[in-house]
Amino acid sequence: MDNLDAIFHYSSSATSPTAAISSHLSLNMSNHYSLADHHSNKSRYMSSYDQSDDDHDLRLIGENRNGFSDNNIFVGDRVSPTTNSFSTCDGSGELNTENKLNVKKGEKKIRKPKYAFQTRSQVDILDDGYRWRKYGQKAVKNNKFPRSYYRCTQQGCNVKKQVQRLSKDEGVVVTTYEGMHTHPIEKSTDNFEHILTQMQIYSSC
DNA sequence: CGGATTTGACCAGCGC
DNA sequence: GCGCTGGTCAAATCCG
Repeated sequence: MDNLDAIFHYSSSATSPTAAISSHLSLNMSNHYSLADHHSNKSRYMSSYDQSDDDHDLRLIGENRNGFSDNNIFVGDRVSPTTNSFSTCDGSGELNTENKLNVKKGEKKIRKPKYAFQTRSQVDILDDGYRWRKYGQKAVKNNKFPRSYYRCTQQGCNVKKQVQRLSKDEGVVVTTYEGMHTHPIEKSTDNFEHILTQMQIYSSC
């Protein structure tokens, strides 16, 4: 687990888990970029988010301590090369103009870490305080639910996230963040209390 | 009318 | 080399 340098624990006193995650990720992701070359280029993590299996590419790095155990945070860096359409490895968030893959010929591909957390929720989109624009949706193998692709709408900020509901457990939503926000959170985090309340209601069903 | 979403096409990587 | 899959693009469409 040499790719882990952040473990998230947050208690019920935290203003919001998603805000805490977003904040932590924004602050810490740059630390992971240098680790990106440690791993192979596969993207098979898409097939499973099972935290019990060390072989999977998204690894459990923390879990919610606020009473509903289904909210887990994962970290991984198996980013498909095709996702390297932007480069914020220097923290600038500026688009690399090389090409779609953001890789010069002959250069080693730059992979970005991904951070995912799964939440038991009836709603797919959890408000994390940032504004997102959907740019794609794909059917996923072995999953009856599609995966949605979102980009941060803030100009110059190229953070992406993927949202997918688990086929084997329809109540679980996996949100995967990729990149580092180059701007402060846009919305009040008061909203998260509402989301939390919602999640607690649903999780008790 | 402008911004957001949908959706089919396209491309690259990987495994066989 | 080819097929499969994931990820992105962009035109069309939707919606406030």
